[in-house]
Amino acid sequence: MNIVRVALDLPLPKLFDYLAPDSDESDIGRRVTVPFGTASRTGVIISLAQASEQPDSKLKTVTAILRDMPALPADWRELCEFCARYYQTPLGEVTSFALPPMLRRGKLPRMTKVAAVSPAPTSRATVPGAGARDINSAVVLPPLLAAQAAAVAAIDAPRGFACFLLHGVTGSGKTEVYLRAIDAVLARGGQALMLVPEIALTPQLEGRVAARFPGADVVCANSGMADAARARGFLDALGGRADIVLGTRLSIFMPMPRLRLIVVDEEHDASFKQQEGLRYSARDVAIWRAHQLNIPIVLGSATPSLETFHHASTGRYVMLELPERAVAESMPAVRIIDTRREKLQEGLSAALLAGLQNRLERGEQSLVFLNRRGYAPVMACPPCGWVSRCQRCAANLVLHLADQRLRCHHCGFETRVPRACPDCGNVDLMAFGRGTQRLEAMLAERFPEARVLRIDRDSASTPKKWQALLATIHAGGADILVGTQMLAKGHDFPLLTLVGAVGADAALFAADFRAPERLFAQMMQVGGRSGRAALPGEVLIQTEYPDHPLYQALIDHDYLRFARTQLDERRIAGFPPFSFQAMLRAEARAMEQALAFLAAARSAAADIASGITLYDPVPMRMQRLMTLERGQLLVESTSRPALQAFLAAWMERLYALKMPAGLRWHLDVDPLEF
DNA sequence: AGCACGCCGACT
DNA sequence: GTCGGCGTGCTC
Repeated sequence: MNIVRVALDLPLPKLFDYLAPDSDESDIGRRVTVPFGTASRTGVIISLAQASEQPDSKLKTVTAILRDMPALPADWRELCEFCARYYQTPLGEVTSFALPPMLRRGKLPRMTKVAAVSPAPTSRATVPGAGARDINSAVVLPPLLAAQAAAVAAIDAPRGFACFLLHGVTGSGKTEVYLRAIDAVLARGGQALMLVPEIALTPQLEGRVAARFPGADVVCANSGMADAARARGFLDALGGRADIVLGTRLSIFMPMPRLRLIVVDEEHDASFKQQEGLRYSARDVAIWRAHQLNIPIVLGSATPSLETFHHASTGRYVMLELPERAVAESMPAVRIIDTRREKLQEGLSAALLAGLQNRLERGEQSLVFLNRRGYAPVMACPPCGWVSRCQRCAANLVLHLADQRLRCHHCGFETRVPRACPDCGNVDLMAFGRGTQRLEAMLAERFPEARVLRIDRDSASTPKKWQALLATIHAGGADILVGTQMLAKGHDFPLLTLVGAVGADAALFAADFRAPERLFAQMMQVGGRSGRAALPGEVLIQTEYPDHPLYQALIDHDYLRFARTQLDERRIAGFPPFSFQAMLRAEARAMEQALAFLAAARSAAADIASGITLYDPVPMRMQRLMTLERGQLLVESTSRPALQAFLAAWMERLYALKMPAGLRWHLDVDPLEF
C-alpha cells in the first residue's frame, strides 16, 4: 500500500497520511493536493510509508501529486524540520511559511517551461556554457585594507563549517569583505545567500551587487515582492540558476542546491526575529543551516548582539575585526550634553541649537534623532483628567497634528482630534510630550531660513515617498532632518555633519534587559550617518545621566568595553546568553482567563520541569491589544538541550489541554520582547 | 485554523 | 415552523 505522509498548514503537530498508488521515492519533497475534511488543501510530501497508524477506512486518496517543479530537496526539508522542532511549530506550518504564497497554494508562476522543470545542476560546471563564465568581468575591484584582506582570507579558507563575526564600524568596509567572499564562492561554482534586515535596504544592495557581479544571476526575496516574482525567484534558487540570493529574514528558507556561503549583515538587528506566526530568528536558523551544509557563515555588525559577541569571545565563533574606517577619515566626535541643570527649549539644549545654527551657516546638514512619531504622545484635559486613551489597547492615542488625528500606534485605531474635551467640554485640550512632528514645527519656527524635513513612518509611508525623501536629502534639498530610527539604518548622507539625539534616556532603565544593547547599537548607527564623506561629523547626545557607562563607551566608540560590561551584568543576573528562555503567551477576553490558562500550563509542567525555572504568569507590558487581554509566562534554563526537551514534552500536554473559547496562546522560543 | 454538526431565540 | 447564534470536536 503506497502511502504518502503530508505536512499540511494546520496548527496540529502531526503529518497526515494519504493513499498515493502511483507515488515513488522521487515524490518526497513534492507538493501535493489532498482532500481534507470537506475541502481541498495543498501540502508537502515528507515521507513515504507502506502502512499507516490510521485505520484503512480513514485513509483518503491524494488528489494530485504536483510534479511541475523540482521536489524540495532533503536539506530544505531538514531545515524545516529543525525549525518545527526548535520553535515548537507544526511542520506543516513551517513548510507552508517557507514556500512563497503562490507555490503554497499549489500554483506556479508563468515562466519558461524549460526553466521550471529542468533538474538542479549539481555544479555550475556541469551546465554547458555556464561553468567558467566571468561573473565579475570588467569590474575594477577597490583595494583592500590589510584587515579586510585577512578577513576575506579567513572566510575563504577551506574548512567546512565556521561562524565568523565580522566586527567593524560603519564605513570600515564590511560590505566589501562580503562581496569578495561571495566572489570567491561564485568563482568555484557555488551559490551565496545574503540576509539584510530591512526590505528598504534590498534595492540599493541589489544595485551594488548586480553592478559588482554583472554576469551573475541575482535573486531577491522579501515579503514586499509580488507573488509571481517571489515564486520565480524561489524556483530560480531551487533550480540552481540563481547565483546570489539577497533578501530579508524569510530568504533563509530559499532552497539552494549549491549554497556555499551565508552572510547575515547587521546580525544584531531585531528584525531578523519574526514576532508572529513562526517566531524564528533568521540569524540563528542561518547558523544552523551553515552547520548543516558544512559551509562558512559571516555575521557582520558594528554592534554585535551580545549573544554573538559572547560566542566570539569564547572562541565558538571566529572574531574578525575591521578596526580602521576605510572610507572616511575619522569617527564622529561624540559629545554628551548634560540636560539636568539646563532649561531646554522645546526639549533642545543650547548646545544642540547652536550646533544646528552653525551647520546651517556652513551649508551642512543636521539630523535630530527622536524615536517617537507624531506631534505629542498623549492629549489630555487637565481640569477633568481626561486623556486620549485607545478603547482597544492599554495605550494612549498619539496626537498627529499634521492630519488632525488621534492614533493608536499599536492597533491602528484613529479618530479626528476632538475640538473639546469629550468628557467635560473644555476647549483647551493640552498636548503632552514631544514627537517628531512637534520637533519639526519647533525647528521650522526657530530656524525660518532652514528647510526642515521629517522622516518617519508617517512621512515615508510608502517606498515611493521614502525614495523621494532620500533623493531630497542626497540632493542637498534639506538642512535639518528630524527622524526616527528608520533614518539610522544603512544609508549614507554625505552632507550630514551633525546628529543630535533627543530622548535617548528612556531606554536606559527600561524593563527589557536588552534595551541598553539596542540603545547603544542605535546610537552607534545614527553616529555612523554623520561625517562619512570629506566632512568630519559630530554627535550630540542629550541626557540626564551623562556619567552612565553606556554613554561613556559611546564617547570612545568602545563597543568592546560596553559589551563586556553588559555581559558581566547579564552573567550576574543569569540572563541570556548565560541562560536560555522561552515565553508562553496567552490572550483572552479577560486577563483572568489568560492568567488562568498560564497557571494551568505551569501546573501541567510540574513533573517534567527538572532543571527548568518557570516564573509566575504576569500581564504583558502592553496588557491589552485590540481588546484582547494578554499575559505571559517566562521559562528559563541554563541548558538549551534541557529547555528544548522540556518544551517538547510541555507542548504535547498543552495541545491536549481543553481551551476555553476565545483563548489563544503561542510559544516564543528565544524571545526578544518582554 | 476551517468547517461541520448541534441544540436554543426571533422572524416569514 | 425555520434562520442562525457560536460552543465543541474532528480533520489522514
